Amino acid sequence: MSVPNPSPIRATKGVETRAAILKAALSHASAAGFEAITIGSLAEKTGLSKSGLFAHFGSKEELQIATLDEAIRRFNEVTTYPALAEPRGLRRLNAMCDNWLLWTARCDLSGCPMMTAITEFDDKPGAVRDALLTHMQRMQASLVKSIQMTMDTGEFAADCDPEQMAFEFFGILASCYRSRNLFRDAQANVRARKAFDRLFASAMVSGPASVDVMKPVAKSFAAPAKQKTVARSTPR
Amino acid sequence: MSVPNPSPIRATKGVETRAAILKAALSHASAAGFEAITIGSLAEKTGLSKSGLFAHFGSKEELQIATLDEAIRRFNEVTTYPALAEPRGLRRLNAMCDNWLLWTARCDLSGCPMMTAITEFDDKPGAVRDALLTHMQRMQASLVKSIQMTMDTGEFAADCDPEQMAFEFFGILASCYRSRNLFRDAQANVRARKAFDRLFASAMVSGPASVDVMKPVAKSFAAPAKQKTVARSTPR
DNA sequence: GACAAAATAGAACAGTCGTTCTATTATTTG
DNA sequence: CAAATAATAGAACGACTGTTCTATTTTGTC
Repeated sequence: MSVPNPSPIRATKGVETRAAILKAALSHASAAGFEAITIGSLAEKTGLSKSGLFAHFGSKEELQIATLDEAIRRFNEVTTYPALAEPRGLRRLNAMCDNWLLWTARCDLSGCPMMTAITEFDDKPGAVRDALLTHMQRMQASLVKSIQMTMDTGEFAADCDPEQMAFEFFGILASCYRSRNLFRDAQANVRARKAFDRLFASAMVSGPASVDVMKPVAKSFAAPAKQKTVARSTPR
Repeated sequence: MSVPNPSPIRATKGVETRAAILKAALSHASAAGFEAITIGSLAEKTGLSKSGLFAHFGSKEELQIATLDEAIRRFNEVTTYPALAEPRGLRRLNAMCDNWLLWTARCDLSGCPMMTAITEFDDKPGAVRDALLTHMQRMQASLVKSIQMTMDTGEFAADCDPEQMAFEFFGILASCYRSRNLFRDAQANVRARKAFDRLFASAMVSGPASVDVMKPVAKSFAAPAKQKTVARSTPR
């Protein structure tokens, strides 16, 4: 959108339309699910013919997997990679939280496609489930690693259970999506941020008034009154 | 199954087959989702004709709502109502946790139909979403009430935020389902129980060694080694 | 600009979808 | 037992599904 790509280096047409298809597919999947992706409606939305669109993927299953891959790619683009710019430890972990809470809005998605995919395919054997499982295991491992790094910096106690923390981390996000999308609760992100803070506080070296140490961390979602989704200016 | 219903009081046939349909529909919905409920396959599974089955509901949407209602009914049957037998406060709250973690197994469901419904309909306006929203708001309110009762008994601190706790409560369950169904993690329930304990511990009147107070609570999911889904004998 | 390759369109396919008819059986009620 | 009612079956519907063909057009390369 902001980057014009006129002609100097032009990716062999097919790649472009494929990207356009995947963008529409992801948008649709995030709202209605991956099973709701239909070749007919997607062809109409992109201005292609059914067979023309179909030829790009060879099967609906491949299209679903490609859409899932695209979701992960965009997720990393706006969530994981920016967080890596922060120093290891609690600051990076908090960046992950904040980015994660904003990622669907930043990508113009109405729901989290990964969450949707999980409930759609967790009990449906096949190539899509396999791809999803791989992605989610990788994501989980990356999260566990970030938590371990926070233990290494001494910000989290040495007897922490990173797997358990990752378990609860994911739960907070899942609950946030429910509050947001089903309950239409504008404070969902604030609730989630509070939960993250509580989770992290309990992981810190135990001592008197250890909770207060966390206070300055929750900066992005501090205002419960006014409704703001993306407060920060777009980073470059 | 265990209750033979031969003939003395026989509910007008239609009610019986309707129940059989809903049982099959719920089983299918819990595994593949509510949109995957198809009248043709459901007719085949119940031995009815398509039109014969259809006549019971009048539309697919009505069938989906009826299935959702049935899910809530069974959930309350095995989760909410048994918990009400426990005295108000932390004991009842813990019973809710334990029952909730076991309810799909007790009802022979492969996933939690409510979770599925949430991701399927949270962004799809219509009668199903309306019904779902009502059910979930009711469920949320009931949970908040249980938490407030635990504050009333003095087991939780007076400055607790019941809504926030309910938020995190739901997240723990969502994460549990993911670990169970996607990751096939046999320890999912143990993880969830630990998370509940941590959540409740942090809500207790703060003081030294307040965490140890919780220890005896987690009784049902204490053994991480051996895999057991339903350890208790069936209550009558 | 010619040629090869890639991208797209159009038509047709066998299936399935939810739904609406009209009959025909079961069941309950009098 | 008879009459009334409820429950079910069967066929057909238009619309849509994913997929496979065979053209035709567009694109990149020499």
